[in-house]
Amino acid sequence: MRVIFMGTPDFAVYSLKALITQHEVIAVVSQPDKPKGRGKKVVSTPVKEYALEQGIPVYQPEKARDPEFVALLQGLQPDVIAVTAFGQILPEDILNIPKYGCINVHGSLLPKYRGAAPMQWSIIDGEAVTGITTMFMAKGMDTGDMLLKAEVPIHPDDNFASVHEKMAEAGGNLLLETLAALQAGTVTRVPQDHEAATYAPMITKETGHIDWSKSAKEIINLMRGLDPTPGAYAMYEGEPLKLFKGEKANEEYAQGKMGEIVDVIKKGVVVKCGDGAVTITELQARGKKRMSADAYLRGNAMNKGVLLQ
RNA sequence: CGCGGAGUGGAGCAGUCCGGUAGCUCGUCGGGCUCAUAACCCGAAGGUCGUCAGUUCAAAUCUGGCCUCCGCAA
Repeated sequence: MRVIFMGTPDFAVYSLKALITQHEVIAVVSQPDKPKGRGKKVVSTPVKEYALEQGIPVYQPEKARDPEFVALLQGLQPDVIAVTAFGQILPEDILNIPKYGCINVHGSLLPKYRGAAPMQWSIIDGEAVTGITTMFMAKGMDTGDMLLKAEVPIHPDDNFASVHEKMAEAGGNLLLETLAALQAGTVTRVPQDHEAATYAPMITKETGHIDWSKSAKEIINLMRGLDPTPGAYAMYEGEPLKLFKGEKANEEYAQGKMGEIVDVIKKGVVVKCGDGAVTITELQARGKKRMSADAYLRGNAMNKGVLLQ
């Protein structure tokens, strides 16, 4: 099929890679280049990079609803527009262009976790299974009729990075299946149960701020869901300290305030929380590299009684 | 020119301001003690101090350039 692909981050590259194996990708649309990182260098989006490598024309409209851009897409006469993590709301004008419609690859089993950060929140909530849903795009946020789903398990030792990778790949595969089924006319559109919808809002810095009154499990899940970016953190002596991995402490540590370092052992730093304590085993201090707590403690002292906030 | 931190034996750090042949905690290897051990004791190996150039009798330490890594902010 003649496909226009819209996507921006790494996650979307997998979809594009899959597409070009079986379809004619006539254009790629990605977010505009923006100054990023240290030194404010202007960086292309991963999708743009890859598309250019493949010799596919790339468009980067500031606003997708710009009439000129809409007209441009119309002129390309796509059979379908595939959208994976594009980052902009598409106007109805665009949704109506392709013969087969606009297909979105979403990182959750809809109607759960609609929104910007479904994978992170699935992990943070301690879900054992997540998945990809393909759907026809509709006006609302992730509210369109569903086509296919693929489940992806979340293992206890998964973090955002590992889930992200599994999901990105699953997303590419499911997109291909969806397009094939669409072309063959073998799919039925399934409306979402809007009553059952839940939302996965954008992750902010504050999302990662650990609330030590929560249970060890909840705190560990937060660390997993935000590993490696942006990372869960707590303030330690006025400085942010990112915490990436931990495990529930064996002992109860009945005494101590929430967030207090109740013990420093070889394995890591034991912090009192809502139900016992969490042993932090991997962390990163400001300006330092990420490392095991064991290594960090070798050259940096952390004392009992200090409060993490 | 966005702000800032850092590159020192395998790991994490000190030493740099006040130049003078490298130290701590741990790991590794060998030996000892022990019922045993991630514990303890004794010993050993292992470093062009990111890189290039400069100043100097002498540079990890001072000066300049370059490379790499990281935090913040976007």
